[in-house]
Amino acid sequence: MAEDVQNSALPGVELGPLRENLPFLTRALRAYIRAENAAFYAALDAEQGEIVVLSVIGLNPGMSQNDLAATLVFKKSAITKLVKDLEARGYLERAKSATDRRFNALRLTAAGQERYARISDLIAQQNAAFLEPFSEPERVELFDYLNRLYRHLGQRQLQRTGNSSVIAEAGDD
Amino acid sequence: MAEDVQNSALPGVELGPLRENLPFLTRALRAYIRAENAAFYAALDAEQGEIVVLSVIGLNPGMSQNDLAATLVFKKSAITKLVKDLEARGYLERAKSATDRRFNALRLTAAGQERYARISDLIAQQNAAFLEPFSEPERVELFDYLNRLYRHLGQRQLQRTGNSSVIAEAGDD
DNA sequence: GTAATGTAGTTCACTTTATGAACTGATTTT
DNA sequence: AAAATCAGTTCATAAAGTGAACTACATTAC
Repeated sequence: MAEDVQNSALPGVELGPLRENLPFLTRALRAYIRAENAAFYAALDAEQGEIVVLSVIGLNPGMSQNDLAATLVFKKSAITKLVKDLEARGYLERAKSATDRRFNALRLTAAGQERYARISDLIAQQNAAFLEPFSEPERVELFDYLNRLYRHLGQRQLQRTGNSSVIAEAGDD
Repeated sequence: MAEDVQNSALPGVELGPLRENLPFLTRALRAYIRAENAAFYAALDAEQGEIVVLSVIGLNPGMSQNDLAATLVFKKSAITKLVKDLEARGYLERAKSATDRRFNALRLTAAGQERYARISDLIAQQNAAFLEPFSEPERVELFDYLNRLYRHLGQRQLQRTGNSSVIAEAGDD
């Protein structure tokens, strides 16, 4: 065998301004994490995105697909696929709301809750491995920062995407 | 007009454990950033990844494509494309090293340096916009954390990917 | 010194991930 | 009741990246 991979974050290589470049860092982290997740997802027989959907719906029963899309930063067309698949596998239900029959109120089934419970232990382990070099207070701070970024970039998208004074509008798909 | 986008980081939605979930957060941030970059790249007539390549080569003249790939967390096959394109456009040169004619020593041309200089101002502006909610010491800390993650995940990849005691080996492509 | 093995880079078909645009059906507005 | 809006679906397509097989060169072992 023996293909080739070099060290990453290669010792001798100078990153310079990239050390403080968000597009670079998020991309690099994403690439690493995706690689780790591949095995993880395969072992669980989980679709990409499934875990996060189960998690958000579990916490926010009755929410719409559009809200789910906005929360996860997916387009609604991507959510359709994910949600349909999870419904087909019996992990969630889409009930047309009686009061507004346009939208699907999403809820986990019992099987969905079980699945999520089972999976979430594994996720916690994985996350712990990712965070190994960080002390507990550092983790808190790190996630505080990341969540602030998430909210800030969400705000920016809203503005870019055409937001008429209030919330929720224009230019999704 | 008027399609639909909901607020992201939707006020009423509970994220729960996802607040501390790295796969989720990196993906979400990445999605936002990609969306912002699309306009940015189009305006510059830049390929995805081009900026980061110019930057790393500028700082590390003479480096190999494989080292570049490892640094940027790309596969070498992806680097081939990027580098070829930049060469064709006159921004960098690939000189076969005289001592080891297998590898391409990468260097920016004068045009490449100019281009990078011009672009890097814009990048700085964009980055400043991303980081608006953070104070200077917070930014320092944020990037410290992200760089530690980058290095840690790089180490993990090395181990997963089969690293025989030293550095650089096995299973890239 | 030559066979075997390893390394750097290339090529290309393919997968994964995601998107835009046009559509259906339900609802609200006027 | 027509017009506009909203939730969700569909599908063709694009973007991004990968794996595997290949070429060329270099190193090691015999």
